[in-house]
Amino acid sequence: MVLKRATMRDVAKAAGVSLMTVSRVVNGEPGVQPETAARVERAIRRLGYQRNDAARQLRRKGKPTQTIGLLVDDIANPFFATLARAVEDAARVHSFVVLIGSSNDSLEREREVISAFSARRVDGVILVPSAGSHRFLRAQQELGVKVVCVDRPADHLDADTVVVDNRRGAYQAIRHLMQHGHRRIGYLGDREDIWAVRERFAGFVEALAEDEVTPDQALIRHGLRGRAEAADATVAVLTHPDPPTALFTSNDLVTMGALDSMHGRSGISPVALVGFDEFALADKLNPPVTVVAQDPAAIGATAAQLLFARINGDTSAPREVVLLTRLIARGSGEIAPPSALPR
Amino acid sequence: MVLKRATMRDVAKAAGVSLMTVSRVVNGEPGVQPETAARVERAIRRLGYQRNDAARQLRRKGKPTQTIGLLVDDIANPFFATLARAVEDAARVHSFVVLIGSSNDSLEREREVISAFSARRVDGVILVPSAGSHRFLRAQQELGVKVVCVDRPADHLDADTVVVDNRRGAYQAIRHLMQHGHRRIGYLGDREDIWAVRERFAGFVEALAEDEVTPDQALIRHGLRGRAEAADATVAVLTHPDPPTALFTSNDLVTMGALDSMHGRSGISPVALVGFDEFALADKLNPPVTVVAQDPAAIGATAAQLLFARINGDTSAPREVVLLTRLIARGSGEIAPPSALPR
DNA sequence: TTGAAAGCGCTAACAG
DNA sequence: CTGTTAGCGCTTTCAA
Repeated sequence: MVLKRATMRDVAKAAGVSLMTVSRVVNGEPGVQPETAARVERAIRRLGYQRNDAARQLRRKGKPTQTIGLLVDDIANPFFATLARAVEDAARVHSFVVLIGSSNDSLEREREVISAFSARRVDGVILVPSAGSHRFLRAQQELGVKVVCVDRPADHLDADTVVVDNRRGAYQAIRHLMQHGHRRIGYLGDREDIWAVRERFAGFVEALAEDEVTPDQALIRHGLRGRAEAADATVAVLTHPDPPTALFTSNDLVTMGALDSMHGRSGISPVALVGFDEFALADKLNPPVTVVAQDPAAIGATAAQLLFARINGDTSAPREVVLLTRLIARGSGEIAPPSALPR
Repeated sequence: MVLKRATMRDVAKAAGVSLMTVSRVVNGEPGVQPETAARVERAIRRLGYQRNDAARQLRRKGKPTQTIGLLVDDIANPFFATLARAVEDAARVHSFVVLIGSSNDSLEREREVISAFSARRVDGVILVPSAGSHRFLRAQQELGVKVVCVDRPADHLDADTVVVDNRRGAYQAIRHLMQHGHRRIGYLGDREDIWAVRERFAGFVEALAEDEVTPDQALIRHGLRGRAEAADATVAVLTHPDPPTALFTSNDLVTMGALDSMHGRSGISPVALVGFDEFALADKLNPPVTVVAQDPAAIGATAAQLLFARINGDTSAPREVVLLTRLIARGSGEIAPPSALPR
């Protein structure tokens, strides 16, 4: 059986006061006699009254709805899940709630979700922008919706952005491999239309170029979505007539796919490996996996900090915050090539 | 610069029609001359109009807000993240959005989040109930908010519930170890006030009892929160004068903690291990980890299905859906005890 | 310290 | 097919 929700009117009647008095009590405003307030409180409890924020919001124009949206690539991905948790924690501190959405890296889905968020009048959005123009978000910004991008900048949009030093991280990973004697290094990466992926590839190329190594196209695979594709690509690269002595994988999923293919599959001999992104149990594998780690919680917390500053009236120029990555040497990246001697 | 949001009034004026015509066009209702509709559409586009769902909701009483809440223990936990993704996907199909919250297994925090959800008039809530009475949710149910519990049932609440066969899963894990010759089996588990944890422990005891083995209290550790605590407890149990030949860990975090302690720490010799919960790369460890796997995506999808059925008017008696677990033998659970011969 | 009146943006119900 | 009226539950403003 569904009861009617009590309104302020109902509470007012029950407490024998006016609607306004109830409003004041509900919102903790001063200027209500303690005695009256107590009576109202009692009525509220008795009727199970709860403020209708939709109605409230309607009248208090310009005031925040205390709701933000978080739009990530895929909330099931531990990286984004950790980021989400950090955002949620920050939101709680400000008494905000968080609407969540996964875009699957599809601009169309992203627009749909943003639209659904906007219809609910979110005060701000933290998003992982998909590839493609985000000009459509300008309209939201002009309506006062604050936007913060994470993981990658949005094309055609002026907004606060939190990213990591992807290029430098990849560069360091490759230099690390080269210091251990590698020259033939394979690259396994996600879709090139993702900015962070491009940056990582650029770092890869840059590091090789520093020792005048030209990357061999046969050892480079772009556009890998998910573990299975990455595993297949790894096999293809490693069974090349002149195989690489080391691999660089451009994100956690690709790294895991590479591990899948090297693990137990006969005919594939393990090579040195450095992966971008930290993942659980990387230290427990055999060999333990050397990674370039980002800190998703720090990224989320930073993004939330920027967002709430904006919501609270910060109108300074958009900022780009670049967080550092950290190379964690664990073993897989320190394997020497079969012939470590210069020829 | 922040523009004023256009209202239906503004659109009506711009298109030279009445407000009602705009409303009809916005909501795709029939009975508007195509020509008129086109004029309105143009005005909408030109003014960047977007419906205010708060106002809409206010007027359309009894109709859904198309928002549901998802309250999990910790969204950063891959198990819940995967579950969340399944819920989100189902929500999208129904054109709903999802508010998210983490309770950290605290009833107080849970109440706060539920209250925040309720103020925003969610149509339903999927929650992982913390320990403690959930009688307070009755009020929400009476107001028409549909509630579905996942992972464990809520105390003092009649609601749809989706759980797995925790007891049977644990029972099978222990019988599996016993079939491989183990009699002294250690138990490492999370807080006992969590229903699923109690069930798993019950399965542990039951399996031992079947061969008249009385669990040794010295090998049992309850209340482990997180990896670090689990690792410490593992060390304590394994350094017992008469150590166990096998361990059962009652969830993924505890399993990882146990692995931490057995990995490389000198003085600790690895023993057989079966863990509850699947985790990434369990198959790549040395030895690969035998687990009792649940399917978080299936749990989330099932919960969402139940919830949307309720939202769409299903008023049948509350259901409890029990999903099956699956023992995945990978190696760590098939290690024989040092002396495999019966004495 | 309390209350009455107006109206936020929208839709239900009815009228033309 | 289109428009008018009333009012959802709340806060703002002003008056008592």
